[in-house]
Amino acid sequence: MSAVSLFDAKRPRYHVVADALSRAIQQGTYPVGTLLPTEAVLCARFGLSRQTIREAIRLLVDLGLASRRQGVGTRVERRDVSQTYVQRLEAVSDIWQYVEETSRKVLKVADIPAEGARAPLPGDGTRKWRMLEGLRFAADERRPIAWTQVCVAPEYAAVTDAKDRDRVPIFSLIEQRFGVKASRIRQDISAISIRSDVAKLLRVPAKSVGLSVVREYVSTQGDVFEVTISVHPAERYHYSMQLDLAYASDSAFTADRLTLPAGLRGSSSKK
Amino acid sequence: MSAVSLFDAKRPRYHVVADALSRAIQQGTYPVGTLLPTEAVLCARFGLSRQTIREAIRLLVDLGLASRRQGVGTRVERRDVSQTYVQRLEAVSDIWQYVEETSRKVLKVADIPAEGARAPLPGDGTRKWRMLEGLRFAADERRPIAWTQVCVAPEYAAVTDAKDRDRVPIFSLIEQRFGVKASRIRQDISAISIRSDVAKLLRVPAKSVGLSVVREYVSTQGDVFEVTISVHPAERYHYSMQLDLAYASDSAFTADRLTLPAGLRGSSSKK
DNA sequence: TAGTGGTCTAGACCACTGG
DNA sequence: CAGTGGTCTAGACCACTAA
Repeated sequence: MSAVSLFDAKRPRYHVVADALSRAIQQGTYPVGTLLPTEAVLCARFGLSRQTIREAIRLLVDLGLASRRQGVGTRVERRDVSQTYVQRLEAVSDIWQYVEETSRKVLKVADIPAEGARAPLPGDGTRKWRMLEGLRFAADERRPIAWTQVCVAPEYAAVTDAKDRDRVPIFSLIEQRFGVKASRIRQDISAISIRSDVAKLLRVPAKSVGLSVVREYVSTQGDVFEVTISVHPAERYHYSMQLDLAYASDSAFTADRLTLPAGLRGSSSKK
Repeated sequence: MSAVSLFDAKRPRYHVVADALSRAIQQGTYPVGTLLPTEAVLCARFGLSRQTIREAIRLLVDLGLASRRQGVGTRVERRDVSQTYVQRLEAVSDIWQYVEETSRKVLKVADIPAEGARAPLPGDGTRKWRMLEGLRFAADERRPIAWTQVCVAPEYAAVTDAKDRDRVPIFSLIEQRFGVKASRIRQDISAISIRSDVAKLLRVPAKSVGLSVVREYVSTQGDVFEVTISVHPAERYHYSMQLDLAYASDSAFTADRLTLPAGLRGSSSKK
């Protein structure tokens, strides 16, 4: 009877439909695991064309609330939209940019047992990791911005002989050469007092304040195949990141399809 | 002509179109920053209806290759599909958990001009931000894990009078009360030497090493409405995070070009 | 104002799933 | 087999942007 009055002029109709459906899901009208009414039914119920209904359902799918299966129907997947902040790190742009804007100088190469490193490495004493120790310089600066230690699992130690070892991130060399991809990167940041030998290389007073970043690269199989430690003088490095709200919740389906602000910058900032 | 032979029976036509367009972008036919041909032109060129063309462009947009703007056109955003590492922070679980497992004690409340704070605040001297200074304790520890300063934009200063001010993150109070949501959180982490007055409160020696975390909460409108500073004693706090490799959205489409593992996204259903 | 993308309709046929 | 979602057409009008 009042099918017309459901829609105001402002909001697209598929927004209104998606809104109604997601609210119904939220209220338990359509429990998780059940099927939503078919597109045909929804067309009739809302008095809209099929494409409009499909567009509404597409929103739900994009939000993770539902999934579609041809021949079956539209299944309710979750009851709530989880608000999630995401930090995006674009492999090609950000990581590489960092590497390209800086230069690395390797000072020492060694094979060390798992216990001998600065950061805990997986494996027992019989497993020797290839370790590269060195400094990283900003493009235009004389003083190093970081002291680094890179540890590579024995299976992939060979990549450290590559010509472009200093220009390309090690983990991407491993991917090229062995097809092992980092499906996860764990990162731990802490403040430290810089040890005297490292301080000397960084040209800062011993025991001065530094930022330590430890990264573990985890393969698709779940193995840690590379661990890196960086120590930055406090005044030469900030770690900054940006977290974007991934999903807007119920009534605001104006979710940012168009705003793709390129994610974070792991930037070095000079004083 | 060959318009017909372009499409085989198997693949949807919009896949074929998206493929052709993304290849053209990749090859530099449409450089980044320029506009793709209009939908009408593409309809004519491929001999397809507008919706089919739009569906193809939607794939490009979902992949981050292009963006659409009403009244302007479809802009090329990048040349390659990039693999992206994402850090997910679930608002409900992670942030709240942190707050629930710790307790806050406010020591000082004041209204300060933008210049008076520890971190740069938006606005001029006439804009006074509500500032709360205090300590945060782990549930079972006597010694504080952080000294914190929370600055709230004048419009929302009232939330700092709330009863549950110490149990709930301020930014979520602002959302509840004013409907202003943090659509973005900028975070800057650095190592510092702890100032003596703060050190005293944290019960560490003056000038000892600390980790400073500055967060800016940005509203949907792009305004910074809350800024927080935390100073942690180095030995009592690490910042750790996990970045997961994310795959581009439509696996059916990307699989053709990029040989990604199939069937990553969507339902977990089986045959 | 002209031209863009955004929304919407009312049809159609196909591919897939389940009984 | 009947019914589902997937693809596709040929129109239409609207909202926005730039000249």
